[in-house]
Amino acid sequence: MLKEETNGGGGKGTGANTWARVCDTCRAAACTVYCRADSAYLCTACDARVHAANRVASRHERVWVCEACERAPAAFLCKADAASLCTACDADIHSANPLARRHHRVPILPISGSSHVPPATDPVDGFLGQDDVDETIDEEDEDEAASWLLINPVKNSNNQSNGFLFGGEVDEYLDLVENYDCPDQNQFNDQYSHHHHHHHHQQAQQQLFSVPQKSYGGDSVVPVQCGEAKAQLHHHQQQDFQLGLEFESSKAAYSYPGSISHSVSVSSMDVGVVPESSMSDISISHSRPPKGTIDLFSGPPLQMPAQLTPLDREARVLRYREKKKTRKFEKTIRYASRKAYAETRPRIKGRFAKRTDVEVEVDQMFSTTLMAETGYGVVPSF
DNA sequence: AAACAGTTTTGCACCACAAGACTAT
DNA sequence: GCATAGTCTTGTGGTGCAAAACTGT
Repeated sequence: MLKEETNGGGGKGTGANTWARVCDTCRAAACTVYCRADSAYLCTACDARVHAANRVASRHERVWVCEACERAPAAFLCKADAASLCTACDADIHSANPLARRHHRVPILPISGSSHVPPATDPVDGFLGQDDVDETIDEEDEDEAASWLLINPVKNSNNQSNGFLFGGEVDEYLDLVENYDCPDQNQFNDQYSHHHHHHHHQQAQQQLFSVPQKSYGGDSVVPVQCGEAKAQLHHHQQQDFQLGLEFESSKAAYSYPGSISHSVSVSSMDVGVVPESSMSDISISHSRPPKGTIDLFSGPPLQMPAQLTPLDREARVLRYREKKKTRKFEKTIRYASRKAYAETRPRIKGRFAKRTDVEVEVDQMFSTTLMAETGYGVVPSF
């Protein structure tokens, strides 16, 4: 499936692959294997040389580098595609459609000894070289990830400290935007996340794909984790979850790049909303930040090691990329009552207009009638 | 290939006011 | 510390407009 579907673009694979991770040893050739013992990515030549140096080295377990992103150790071998894929790419590629989901994949086995047989698919001329398997992993992505995360990516080799000028904030950034959707939905988010339409005929289409699956009732917009994924949440991730939510609810909906402040125009019943009373429940152990601030970086600064191992860097890049892929751009309604009120308010050319005395009187009459009928005051709860 | 005009897309400010947050007493 | 009153701040959506992007000549 990969080869067929990735034909035609001609972007990455043609010519030199400038975005693949380079060999940690020679810094020239694209890496092809990852040595766990050395925590190093090596090209074929260096791998052969390094691991033929002595008996101990020759027993190092190595795995192929993911043929999709060429930046992470492969974790699965897809028999249908004859491709070695890292966890992220495997999830991405094989969640694309039902057919892909049926591909038989097996955990990848280490490369034995020094016998060096190239992967079944040539990374350059193979499926990656033909088009974007993963549209979100492009050169820009790599540059961005590298500029944030890599201590000395090749492109920035002159400025080795560049990657970690911001210390712990890097990691905070990585965790700011968390996705809580089922992986199967990602394909749709990916497809439409960068189209910020705010015209009605487009909204309908967008809603088809990007409105979160609602397994919740009432107003809550807080997306519910897929059961399995939720169960696998570690404590650290749960902290990220809280951070992300606070960030989104307090800021991101409006200032986030690509925010579609106009793209969702559906009734309160159609769009999820955060119940006002629940906002304080999101971060249980998080004291309220001072007015007008975002309490993201308060508290003790996170410790960031001055030097990260290649594995750590890889993990961070992967986390960053995963989160970037799964960012959500739907507008989050924090106050359903305000939304409902806004929808009923009179407008002049789209702008809110002052209500006339007559309208106010009608409203008062309505509420008075309602009180008389029900026998008690009605607190609007939309 | 460059320049230009016309068309389409995108991003954002604007508005009023209820509700919540905050401050003073 | 608690209660109350007053003030300030926030969030909400449809429209119009300007700028950017795109298309055709």
